[in-house]
Amino acid sequence: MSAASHSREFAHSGAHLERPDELAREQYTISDLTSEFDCTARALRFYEDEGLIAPGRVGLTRVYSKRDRARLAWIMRAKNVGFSLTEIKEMIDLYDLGDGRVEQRRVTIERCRSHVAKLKRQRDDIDSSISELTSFIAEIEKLDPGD
Amino acid sequence: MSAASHSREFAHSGAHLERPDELAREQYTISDLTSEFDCTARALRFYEDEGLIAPGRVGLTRVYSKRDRARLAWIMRAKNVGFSLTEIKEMIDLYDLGDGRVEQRRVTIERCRSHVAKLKRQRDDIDSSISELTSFIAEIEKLDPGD
DNA sequence: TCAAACCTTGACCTTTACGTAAAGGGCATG
DNA sequence: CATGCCCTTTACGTAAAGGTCAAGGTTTGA
Repeated sequence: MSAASHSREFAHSGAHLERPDELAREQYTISDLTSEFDCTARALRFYEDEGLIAPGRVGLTRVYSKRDRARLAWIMRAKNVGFSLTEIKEMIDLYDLGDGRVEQRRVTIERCRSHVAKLKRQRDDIDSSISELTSFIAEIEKLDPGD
Repeated sequence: MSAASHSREFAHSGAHLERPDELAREQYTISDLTSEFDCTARALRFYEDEGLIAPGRVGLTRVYSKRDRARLAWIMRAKNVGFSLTEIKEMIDLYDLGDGRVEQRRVTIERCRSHVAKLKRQRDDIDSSISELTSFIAEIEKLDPGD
C-alpha cells in the first residue's frame, strides 16, 4: 500500500466492480450504462468532458452512482426531445442549484416556458406536415387505384 | 446580340428586378426571399448548390419565380419539422416526379408513410417532453410560492 | 504465462448546415 | 464619377455530437 488508490473493497482499479448483490446495485460501470441506455462509452465520456456528468473514479475507472444513472436518464430523455447538450447542461446546472436563489429559479422557469412554447410550435408544424403528407399520399393513391 | 444573356426587359443583370406591379409579384430577388423567410442569402445559395431549388438567372443574378417561392416555403416547413436537407431533397424529387411510373409511385407512398410514422413518433416525444417540462415547472413553482 | 475482456486517455475524422471573408460586377444617386 | 447597396463566386471555418483508431494499463481464466 504505497501511493496507489484504494477505497475499502475497491483496492483494484480494473474494470470489474464488486457487486455485493445483483439486485441492489449502487454502482455501475460504464458498460453497464452503455447497455442500459443503448449508447457508446465514447458518448458517456464525451458527456463527462462536457460537464454533464461527473462519475466517481476508482483509480482511472469510472464508477457511476445511482444519482449519476438518474442524471443520465434525464440527459437521454432531453436529448430525445431535441435539446442540445449545451441546453441540457444549462438545465442540469439549474436543476443542480437546489439552493434558494429566487432569481435563478425565475430564469429557469422562464426558459422552460419558452422551451415549451418552442416545442408546441414544432408540434404544430409536425401536425400540419402530417396532414400535408397524408393528403399527398391520398393524391398519389387516387391516381393509382391498383394496389 | 452576341452570346450574352438577355430576356426582354431584363437586359441588365443587376440586383433590381423590374416589378410591373407591387401587388402582383411574379419574380423575387434573393433578398425578397431572405426577408420573407427570415433566412440568409447564403442559405438559399446553399440550397441551390444542394439541388433543392433552381431559380432562374438574369445574368448572374438569381430570379425566383412563384413556384420557387412555394417550393422554398415547403423546404422551410420541412426543415422546421426536423427533416435534413437530404431528406427534403428526396421528398422534393419525389414530388417532382409527377410521371406515371407505378412502381415509383409505390416507393413514394412507402417513403411518405414512413415519414409520417417518424413524424408521429417525433410528435409523441414532443408531447411527453411538454408534459415533463410542464410538471418540472410546476415543481419549481411549488418551491417558490412568491411570484 | 498468455490471451481475452474490460478499462483508460489522446487525437484526428465525419456530417450537417451554413458563417464568413475575399474579391469583384452593376446599377443608381448625390 | 465616387459611393452605396445589392448581387455574384470561391473557398476556408465552425459547431455539434460523437466515431474511430492508436496505444496502453488491469484483472481473470485456461
